[in-house]
Amino acid sequence: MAGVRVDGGGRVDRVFAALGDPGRRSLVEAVAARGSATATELARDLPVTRQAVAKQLGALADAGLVRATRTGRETRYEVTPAPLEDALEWMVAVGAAWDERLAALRRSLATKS
Amino acid sequence: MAGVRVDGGGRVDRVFAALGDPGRRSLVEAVAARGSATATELARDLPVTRQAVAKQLGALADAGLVRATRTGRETRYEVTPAPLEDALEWMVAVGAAWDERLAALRRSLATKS
DNA sequence: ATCATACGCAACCGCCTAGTTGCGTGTCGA
DNA sequence: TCGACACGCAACTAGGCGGTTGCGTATGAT
Repeated sequence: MAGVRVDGGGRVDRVFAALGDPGRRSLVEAVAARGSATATELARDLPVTRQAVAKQLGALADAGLVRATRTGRETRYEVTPAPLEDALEWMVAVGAAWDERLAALRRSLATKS
Repeated sequence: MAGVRVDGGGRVDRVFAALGDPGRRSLVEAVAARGSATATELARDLPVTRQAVAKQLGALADAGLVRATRTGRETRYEVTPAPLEDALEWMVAVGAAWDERLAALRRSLATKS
């Protein structure tokens, strides 16, 4: 039976770690809702500093979840949901493994009964 | 247009926070692979203490990702992947919002050009 | 009865990190 | 040219968290 390990410690870690923080998750939501946004723009509606938002956006960019594009004196961020697929695969794999185990258990019970 | 907010700060936060730690993620993998496992059992193959594993399993249980069942002197944990669906929905929603924005942008460009 | 096993609880430590403040720099508009 | 805006970088702080150690307790085996 194949193991559950899908990525073995690659990019999925960074994605989940980035999404682990509620603030960063809501940031992703905000950017996704606006299509694109800047740090100061987002900080206006948040109870935190611009620098805080910028740092979080930097973390999200490191995880590949957002993309920064500087034009003139402002840097706009937009969502790049591609890395989410890796996370999705991981979850699906775990669920599948669980289902498989469950099916095996059912088979075992059916045989023994 | 509907916002991106799917859960508004409910259980999804806990799920992502729980899955944010690589150690906990590999724990979920290990439990899923074995079908069920105890803390000491898992700690045997890991470079950490039993208490560490137990604490992590507790966190996972709080997030609803595993379920503890004590029988006799041992408490076995099994994966309950139901909360994963919420996380899945969140990701899908974000991706959808992004796509929607992209489509709107394309429409806008098509209209203006 | 006695010993070993498996667990839970609590205190403690070290690290990481989110957030703030302060400052310097480049860019747009008047 | 000069002020305002947007940003980046660096130093600092406070809190959270993963991990360990130590201990008490209940269960199973001999």
